[in-house]
Amino acid sequence: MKVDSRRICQLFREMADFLSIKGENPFRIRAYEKAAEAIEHLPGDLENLYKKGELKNIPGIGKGMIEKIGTILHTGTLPAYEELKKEIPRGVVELLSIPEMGPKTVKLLYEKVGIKNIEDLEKFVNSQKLRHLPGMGAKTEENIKRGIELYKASRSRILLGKALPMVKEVMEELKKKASSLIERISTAGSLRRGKETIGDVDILVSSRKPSLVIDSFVELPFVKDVLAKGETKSSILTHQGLQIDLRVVEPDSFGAALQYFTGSKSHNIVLRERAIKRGLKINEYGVFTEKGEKKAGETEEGIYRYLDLSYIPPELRENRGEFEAAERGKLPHLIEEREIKGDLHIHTEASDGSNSIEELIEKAREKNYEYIGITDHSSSLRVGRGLSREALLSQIKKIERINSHLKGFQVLKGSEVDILKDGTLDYPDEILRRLDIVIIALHTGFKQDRETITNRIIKAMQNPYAQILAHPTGRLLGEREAYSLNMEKVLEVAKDRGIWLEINAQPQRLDLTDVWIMEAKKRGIKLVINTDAHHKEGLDMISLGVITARRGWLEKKDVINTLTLNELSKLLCKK
DNA sequence: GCCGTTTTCGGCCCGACTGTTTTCAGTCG
Repeated sequence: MKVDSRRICQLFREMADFLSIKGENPFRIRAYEKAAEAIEHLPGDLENLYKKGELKNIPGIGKGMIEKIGTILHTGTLPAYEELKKEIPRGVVELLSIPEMGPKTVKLLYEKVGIKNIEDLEKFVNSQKLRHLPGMGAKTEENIKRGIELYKASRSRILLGKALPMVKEVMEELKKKASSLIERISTAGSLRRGKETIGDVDILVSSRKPSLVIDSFVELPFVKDVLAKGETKSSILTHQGLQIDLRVVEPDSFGAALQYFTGSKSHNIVLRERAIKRGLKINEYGVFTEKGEKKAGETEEGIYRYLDLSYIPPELRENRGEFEAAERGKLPHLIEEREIKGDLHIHTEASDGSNSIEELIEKAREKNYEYIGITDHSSSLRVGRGLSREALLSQIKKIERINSHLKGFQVLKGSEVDILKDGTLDYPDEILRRLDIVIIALHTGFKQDRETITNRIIKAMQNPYAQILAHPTGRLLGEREAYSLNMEKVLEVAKDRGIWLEINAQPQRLDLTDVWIMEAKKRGIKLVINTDAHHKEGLDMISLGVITARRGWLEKKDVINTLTLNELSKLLCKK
């Protein structure tokens, strides 16, 4: 039986939830969570690794977990899991997702009152009976009530591309209002690590008068609700429903706090364990010896240095090998946005875009690019107003005309060619031959089974003119799952055929994803960061693509569109 | 349940905030 690794991951997470409600040993619970995390970030096929006996090399997966994975692979489930599922109703587990509701409260309410789901909880809270339970009170009741509302309002995470501009504005406002109090300010948390979606936003400030900064913060105009407010810490809700946590520390602890609140959780745990092995303690105020002597804290660099590590950029802090690399001074020199020389996937008004080629050139030149690739949709993609063969040929002529007037900049003739249901391409070879850039992409038939889709893409990649595979997994964050695909096979063919894989910078795509980017790099496959822009402002989304590339450990040399026009032209001639 | 130059047992990251307590438990990040 074929069991998706995502299913195993989910099953382990549910086990952790069940056990926490039962009041089990917290470390055993953590072990399930850790295993789930490890499986989630596993590049490659779990079943393969299992069969080859290589799972034991994965940290967090021990003898017990391997046995359980085996059982799930064979039977589709675990006996212990099935038992717990019968014992604890699904709705009870869901209660854990509500802010303020932890395992202890859920257990209490389920066992003493029989609350089985959110509806039960809502009724119970509204009838003001919760406050009479042991350890509870009117305040707790109010907080849980608000937790339920929060949960309902924010079931989905916000896209990085949406959060970034909002946070920028918030930070500007705060700086304006409390300029005399603030020494340094930075984002932290998953936003700073560049995760594709964000739960809530963390902002860190250093100040000699923390409580005054907090006072200013909660009075800013975008604040709808103050969820918590202390001397050094506050949480608020904006009118758009974004939760922002502000933390204020003394200046000599800014680096330690920034490190601490940037996470990730698993990165920090490893860092802390490393400190303990050296007889040190590390918290959000600094690195301390056993005698309480402070050794570092003002800068993040100082923290890592004191633990004999080179500075680990936030995008790498996911406990995916960054410690081993930092120890040996082998961290990648991550790609930066200013190294991008062009954008090879752009739509114009000829298909479903909204700007002319000339307008796009202007915008690209503002960004100091040397080239852009014009890649409208191909004929069969009706929803994308794909170009007929004639329309594409006339666009080619138009671009040649434009290029003849350009100096130090070139427009590359391209197309985003649909991969048809049978794996052939949407234009014949004699047309593809005339293009500089041939992007191949899937826009239909997402529901085909794994083997069909994989073979279809692989067949398209065999076309001698195919150059770039666009948005390889097809996911749309919050809208559509990635299609079922054997990515390992796709990587093999990409390596073999010299196909470049796209990192699509659209906020809801960010596809390839970080884990597969790492894997592609490991196999020596080149990548290209494209915006897939449909209007000229869309070219600015390149920054999201670069962040994603950094999360995948990419350096300048791994990314095709860091090449100069000259270098790229030479490469295209060879193809 | 995982893990190990203090290895087969006994640890397992750390602190702020809140509310209900009268010294602390629960939640969160």
